[in-house]
Amino acid sequence: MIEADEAIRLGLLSQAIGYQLRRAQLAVFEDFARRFAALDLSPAQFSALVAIRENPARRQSEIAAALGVQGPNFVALMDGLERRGLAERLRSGADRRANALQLTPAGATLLKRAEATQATQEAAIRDLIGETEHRRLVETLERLSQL
Amino acid sequence: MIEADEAIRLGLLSQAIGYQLRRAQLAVFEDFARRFAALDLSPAQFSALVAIRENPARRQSEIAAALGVQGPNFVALMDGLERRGLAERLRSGADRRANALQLTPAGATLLKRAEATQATQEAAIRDLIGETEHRRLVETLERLSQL
DNA sequence: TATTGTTATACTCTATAACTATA
DNA sequence: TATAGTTATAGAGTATAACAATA
Repeated sequence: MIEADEAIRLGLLSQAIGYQLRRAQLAVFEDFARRFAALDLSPAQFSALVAIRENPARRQSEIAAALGVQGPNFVALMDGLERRGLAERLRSGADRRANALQLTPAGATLLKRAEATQATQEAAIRDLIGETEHRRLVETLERLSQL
Repeated sequence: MIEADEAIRLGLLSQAIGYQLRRAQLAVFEDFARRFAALDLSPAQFSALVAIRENPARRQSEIAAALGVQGPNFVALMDGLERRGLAERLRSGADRRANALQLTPAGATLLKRAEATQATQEAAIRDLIGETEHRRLVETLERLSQL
């Protein structure tokens, strides 16, 4: 079979935000995985490290909710970060049911490297779509999240 | 505890395309699920129905690849559509290993209803971000998929 | 030999119910 | 009685290896 196959047509899918959003997110996450392979960090772990550093001593449930992660799933995520010595749970003094989260020095160091890696992805995206469109895209995606 | 808690800060995540893309995709897919609950169609099933109708008698593997679905996973998807009588696999005459996919009349009818539902989501998105930005967003997401 | 579709399987993500320890 | 975190578990979604039928 040496037929030159015609391209598959996607019809209205090509104009559908939901479909294009899924494809783009897949591509960006695959690119993320390639760049973060050496650091061995998933997107969820990276975002958790950032949120913990930006919000020192806040309750675990608050961080999880802000990231859109269910409580029980965030427990497993924190277990992994703690096992690797990147973050820790301190029993809160004010409310002894609660965990106050913080980065370890090792976690803070790794996060700095991770942010440098993330910046290279952001730069690659800026190269692809342009500075202006990058800013506009962030704004538009934030508004879409309110749907 | 009646303290007015400060908002969690996301730091650089708020400007990160990968993060915002994930949050937006989640929101749009949840909205999709609400709208499509009555039709009992997942985004993957909807996109498969569209692709099958737009590309009659094409091989299963071509459709799957175009949608970014692995072969074995598309088998399960087609099993579901076939069990519900929405699409069928015909053994291809030219190559008897291959399946030529097509919608059943019931599948074509359901797809029309599904497209009307999808159009309401697209309209809701246009209301949220505007007509111009909608067009621009589709273009930008397509380019991001090439990353 | 190579390819199409399939089976079996495993791994990740995500979601929910029920438990514990504190409040 | 209610809340924070946890455990156990189940369901999607996605990935790979190996196989049967056909080329």
